[in-house]
Amino acid sequence: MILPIHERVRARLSAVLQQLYQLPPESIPVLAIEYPPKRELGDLATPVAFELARTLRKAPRAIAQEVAGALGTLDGISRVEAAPNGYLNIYLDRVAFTRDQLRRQHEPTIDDGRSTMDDRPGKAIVEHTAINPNKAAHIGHLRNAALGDTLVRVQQFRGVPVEVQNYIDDTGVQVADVVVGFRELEHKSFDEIRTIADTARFDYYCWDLYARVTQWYEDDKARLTIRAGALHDIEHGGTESAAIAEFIATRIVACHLKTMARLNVDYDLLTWEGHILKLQFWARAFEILKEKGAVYLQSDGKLAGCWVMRIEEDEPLPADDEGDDEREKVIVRSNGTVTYVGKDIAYQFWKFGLLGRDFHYKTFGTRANGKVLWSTAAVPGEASHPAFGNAATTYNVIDVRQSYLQKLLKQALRTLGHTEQAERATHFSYEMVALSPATARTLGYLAADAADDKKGFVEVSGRRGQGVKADDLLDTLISRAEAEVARRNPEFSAADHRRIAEMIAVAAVRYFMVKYSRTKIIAFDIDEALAFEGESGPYLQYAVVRAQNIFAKLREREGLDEPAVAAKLAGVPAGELAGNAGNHDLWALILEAARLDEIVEQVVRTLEFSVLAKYAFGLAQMFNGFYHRYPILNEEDADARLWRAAAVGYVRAQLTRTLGLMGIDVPPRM
RNA sequence: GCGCCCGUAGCUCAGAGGAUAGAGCAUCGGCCUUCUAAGCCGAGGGUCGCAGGUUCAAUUCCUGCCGGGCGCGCCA
Repeated sequence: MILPIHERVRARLSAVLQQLYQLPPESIPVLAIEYPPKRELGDLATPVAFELARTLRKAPRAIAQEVAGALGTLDGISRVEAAPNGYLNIYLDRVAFTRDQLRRQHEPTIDDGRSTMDDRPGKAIVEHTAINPNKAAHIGHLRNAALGDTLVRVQQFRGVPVEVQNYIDDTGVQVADVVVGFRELEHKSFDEIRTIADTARFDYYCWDLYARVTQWYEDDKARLTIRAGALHDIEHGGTESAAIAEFIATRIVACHLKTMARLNVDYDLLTWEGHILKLQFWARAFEILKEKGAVYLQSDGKLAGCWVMRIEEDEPLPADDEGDDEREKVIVRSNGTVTYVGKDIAYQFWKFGLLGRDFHYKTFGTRANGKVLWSTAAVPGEASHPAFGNAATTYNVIDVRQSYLQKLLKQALRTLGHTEQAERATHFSYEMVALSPATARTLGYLAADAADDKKGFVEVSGRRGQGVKADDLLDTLISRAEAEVARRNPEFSAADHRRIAEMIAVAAVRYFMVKYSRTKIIAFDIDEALAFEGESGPYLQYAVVRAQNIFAKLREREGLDEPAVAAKLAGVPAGELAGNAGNHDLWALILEAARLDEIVEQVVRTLEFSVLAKYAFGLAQMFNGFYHRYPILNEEDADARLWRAAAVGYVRAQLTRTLGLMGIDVPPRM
């Protein structure tokens, strides 16, 4: 934890600046706290003297010197120096800081694990995954789930109560298409479909069938009327098509949940679109929208007969513009059916508790942590269930192509006067996952002799069945890792090889999905994903495993565990930590490991998880470098040995925690 | 046409006002009788797309341009 020190430094600096230069509090600039490039220069630094140079009409260096002189003593700070260039460099009390961190390490923390079903005020609802329940999950879905689940964990780390929802579009065209496939292409009865679901990989089966249906429509566009019929049946219920659709969606969702569970991703609640319709959520939302005039019936033009919402432009065009191109979004079609946006508006209102209605709830299954996975229901289910909805903030994790619609969602909230909620409704957007040309070629989606175009990637298409299935990717990664684990640890059982390989595979996938900025298109390359070297999840795990090994040996040889090492430090001279050995490597490692809380704040502020990934990688790199340069178990100087061991224990704990935020577990050995 | 995003080393990407622009991969060269070599050390490799502007300070902010992507449906 480094943030408390940042705050202490800021508070004192602010007070000193006000007093020294007679500055009113509001004219104190934002006090940026940075880290000098080398520890010799200090541990924290602030460029505040540069900012004040102009207003005070003084050289930065002179200001820095005056401030340094006036700062006085501050708990945890050993000294403050004005650098020749004007920086104010701050040196921490290394021994006190390290002792403090080690002590906290063995205290219970706020919430490192996952505590869901949390009714404290300020609840955040995170909606993620939301895969159409008509085919297997693919790598694009993995990015969504990895980001969404990381958001959940990071918020929980900060003590924010979180409710995780997975939205199931069970009444959309995609499910309808698979129903059409079973009926029209395969002429299967409901019983035969059940048999397939029980005996085959149902999500894989539907993956192929869905692609075939797409082709079948393309061969004869007239067949689209069959789709329309199926969709109508599904929306209204009561027909066999509707029953089949429900069956398909339910079984495919079960497949998705199983896939996600492999990746340490789970949910509190499944929200079904069908229930939003059946429970008249949309009807209620529609009433509200009409009352406030947010939607209106278009009487002429090409949208005649539709209920539409006016689309706000960011900057209204000048009035002299040819005004008739004002843009409208259809919410209710002229045939009376509601569009996706309409249903989403109703759902969003419910999330904030603005609808005045609630779902019924039933249990869907049991989660990996033993807790209940809840599902919405159209008819009364379990009498007692947790309180869902009523969020203070919402995060909708959906790729950037949905930005336009997510904007409309916020606009609807604003139009109805819920400006606060509009403000707290976040579209967590990210770019898509595509395939690298090489991988697309390997999979046969790109002709072998086709030139890579300028794009540098090939879009995946569930519709055409082109993509890498999540379970296939995991299976490949696991077998690759399994062979490596077995080679290195022949004395382990096959079951252990397997279990460790699974952890490594998850680390590889999840790290890969968060290490890029969310605004970057990922061109997924199978060879790159299979590499366990360099900036990868397994590299991070390996660093922690090394640290674990040191403690395993320490326990074995001397009966010392981490708390015991920390306890033994009392009164032991900290010469190496102080830099007496001519370097600051030990201290640099501890300081870096302490920054997790600061990084998490930055991550939440920017919703940029690549920062968390880079932090973890940088810390692991620093640890590996230290590990190579300095013996720990074999160090002859007893004092240095103890301090190094304590540092290793601290880094191990912090890195484990950091990986946990990304849903990555660390194997005991690898 | 309008809106959003991207352009930094051969490739993939960090850096988002501050100290000498970094990492992984690839290439080349070292390091396993001492805590696991999924590792470490070193070398080469950069007009930060281009042009202006703001600033004590710009790869970072603003404007324009060039190149690429995505979105703008009575699909979801």
